[in-house]
Formats: sequence, C-alpha cells, structure tokens
Amino acid sequence: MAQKDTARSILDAAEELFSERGFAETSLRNITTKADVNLAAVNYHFGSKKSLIQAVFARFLNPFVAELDKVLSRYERELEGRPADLMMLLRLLSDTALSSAADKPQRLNIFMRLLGLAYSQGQGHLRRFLRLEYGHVFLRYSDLLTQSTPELSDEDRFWRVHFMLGATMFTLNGVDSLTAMAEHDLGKPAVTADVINHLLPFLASGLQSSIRG
Amino acid sequence: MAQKDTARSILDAAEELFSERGFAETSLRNITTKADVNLAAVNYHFGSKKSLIQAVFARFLNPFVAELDKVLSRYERELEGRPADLMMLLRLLSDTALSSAADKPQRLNIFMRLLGLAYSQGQGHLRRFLRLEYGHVFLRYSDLLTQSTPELSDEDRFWRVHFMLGATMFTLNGVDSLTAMAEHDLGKPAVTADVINHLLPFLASGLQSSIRG
DNA sequence: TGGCGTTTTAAACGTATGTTTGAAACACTT
DNA sequence: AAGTGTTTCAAACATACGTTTAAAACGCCA
Repeated sequence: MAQKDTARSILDAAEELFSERGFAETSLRNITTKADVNLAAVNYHFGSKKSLIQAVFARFLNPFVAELDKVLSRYERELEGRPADLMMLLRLLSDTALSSAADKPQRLNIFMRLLGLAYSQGQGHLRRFLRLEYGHVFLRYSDLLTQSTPELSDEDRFWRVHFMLGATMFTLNGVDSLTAMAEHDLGKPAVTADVINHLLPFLASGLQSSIRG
Repeated sequence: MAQKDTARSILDAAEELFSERGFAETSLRNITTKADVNLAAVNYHFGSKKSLIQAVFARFLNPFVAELDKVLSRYERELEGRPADLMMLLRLLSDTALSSAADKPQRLNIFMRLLGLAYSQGQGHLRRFLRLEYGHVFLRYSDLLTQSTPELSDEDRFWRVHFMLGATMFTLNGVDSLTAMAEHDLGKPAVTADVINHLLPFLASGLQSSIRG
C-alpha cells in the first residue's frame, strides 16, 4: 500500500500542477509538498522528473488508447467494408475521450491542457514518447478519416486535418477559460460536452469546405 | 548608437531563442551569449526578464496593430455602411500579418510561435500586457466579424470564432514543422502564405457551418 | 519475534538561474 | 582637455533547482 499511495499522490499532484503552471515552472518541491510526500520520493519511484512527466501521460493515455482501439475495431466490423462516416468518426473519438474521464470530468480538461503543453513547451522527450507509444492508434484513425472523405485531395485533407487538430487542441486546452467566458458573455453555463457539440459541426464543415481561396 | 545596438541585439536573440525553447527554458545567459553582449545588459536596458519578454512582443505587435488599425479603417470607409464580407476580413488580417514581416518571412513564424507560447506557458503577466495593450483592435475586428455573419446566433458565433482562433494559432504556431511534414508527405514544399491559403476556406466554412450536431 | 528487503526521511550536493554591484570604458559637451 | 552622464564589464550574490546519499522506519515472511 505504501508504494502505491505515494506514487499515486505524486501523480495526482503532478498532473494538476503541471496543467496549471507548465512543466518547467513546476518544481519537484511544489509537487512533493502538495502530495505531502518526501522530496526524494519522486526520484525513488520514477527515477527523474522527465520520467514522472511521461508517467502522468501514460496513466491517462493507456486506458484511453486501449478503449479507442476497441471502439474503432467494433465500428470497422459494423461497416462491413462500407466507407466510414465523418460525423460518426468524430463522435466515436469524443465519446471515448469523454467517457474515459466520466467519473471526474475535470480530469479530461486537465489532461487536454497537459497535451497542449506537451506540444508547446520544449519537452522533445515527451513528443517522442507519445509518438512511439501511441502513434499507431492515431495512424489508424487517420486512415478512417481518409476513407470518410474520398472527395478530398490528399493535399486539402492533409492541411484540413491539421486545422481540425488545432481547433480541437486549442479549444480543449483552454476549455475552462472558454466556458467561463461563455457564461459571462452569453449568460449560459457550459460544460466540456457542450463545447464538443459545438465543435464537431465546425470541424466537419471545415474539413469538407468547398470554398475556393 | 551603443544603446540601440545592444538593446536590438538582445531583442533579436531573445525573440529567436524564446520561440525555439520557450521562456522559462531560455536563460539570460543564453540570450546574452547569442547576442554577444554582457549578461548585465538585459537588466540594465530592460529592467528584468519579464520586461524583456514584453518588449519582444511590443516590437512586433506595435507596428502590426497600427497597420491593422489603418487597414480596418480604410475597409470600413469603403463599405459605406454595407456589412463586411467574411473572406475579405480574413484576407485583410492575413495580408496585414504577412506584410508586417515581408522583409524576413521567418519572423512571422517566429512570432506566431511566441504568441502560442504566451498562451500555453504560465506568463500571466504577458496575457495581461497583451490584452491591455492591444485588446481594442481585436474587439474592433470581432465587431466586423459579427457584421459579416448576421445569420449566426451569438452562441454559435462565440464558439466558432474561438475554434477559428484555435485552428489559426495552432497552425501558425507550428507552421515550420507543418510545412516540413507537408513536403515529406505530399512531396510539395509550402510556405506560410500557402498554408494560409488553405486555412482561410477552412475557417470560413467552419464559421458558417449549417451541420446540426 | 528476528531479519531483510522496501520505502521514507532529512540533509547535503553541485549546478544554474535572475539580479546587483562598483569600477572601468565610452561618448559628448564645455 | 576636463568633466559628466551613459553604457559596458567581470565578478559576486542570493536563491532555487534536480538529484544523491546514508541512515532511519516500515512491512512482511520465516
């Protein structure tokens, strides 16, 4: 019990602090103080700060990616060779993400902030770790996206998929500030699921745009 | 001459290093070494590291915002009361951005990376500085956007404008990696202007989406 | 209960950071 | 050329960091 509790406390504290202040700006002393464990515990249980960062991601992504893998397999079976439907693909992904943090909705927001940080702070080791560990699922999803948009040129699809990724990352990365702004500007509270309900039509329309520049 | 040269060298070096490694990860010693000036020069000329960061943004944003202000005034005059056109508004913004770094295209990419960092790294002081200093121009642009999309509900427009911002920030933030990937995947080199030509139709279609979730 | 591997602890290590200092070098007016 | 305000410089300062250490405390099986 001792080992699990200490390691878990550290992961909990690190997850929250990293998402609030970034990786470089969060010290091991911040983390161990919040977790109420000894400073040396991080190096004892995780080896280094870098490994701790990776462990934070792995704890969230391992179950998520496993579940997404299952969901995609089930959907491919249902399709029986027919091409995938775009809105359905987007729904599969967002539902999987939402349900992977269903017990504590705040955790999805926290994790999306971490993912955003991973791509904006240096953390080259993190990007390498993520691609190595989870790259295959995203390649698989990308193939299904291609099936669902046969009318697009490879070039248009390439760019627009990255635009979708950007809108999604940016939005979910700052979903807490955005929902707060929404409540202030529109007088209407919103949760992550509401934001996603607005987001998906935007993404689908953008991907399938027929406006010529 | 001495003062200007030293301060300029520092700003040049800081701009580049910050965009490559982030703010916390770039030390004053990194900067002053690259700029080939004495370590104490930063504190002498700028007062502190925070003020240096703000100065880097001000150097780029002051001329950009001044130019955008002029461009918007000219466009409003041309409209003579008619509602603004969406694609035209997007073009005005992107053209102004592109031309504000026309002499050295790489500077726009560098600056967009900095802007992304400003919103993902802690740097609360920076966000406050940016809103205080340049908020009025973005409010003005936002009003024109509203004119150009009268068919949208305030709620849809609110969310979709932020999705657009996200797609844009993410894309231009990583435009160097993206163009490299594009060349690898599509066998077709691309520059920032090409990326924007793909981006604008995506944004316009997303904003005007009529897909129901 | 005694012994042993695991975990926790307080303290220290070496290094890097932002900032300050006071003297030296410089530019420019009188 | 002397004097004055500005800028540069090498050095030091205080602080914070990630990591290591060696002893103490703990958990558990014999």
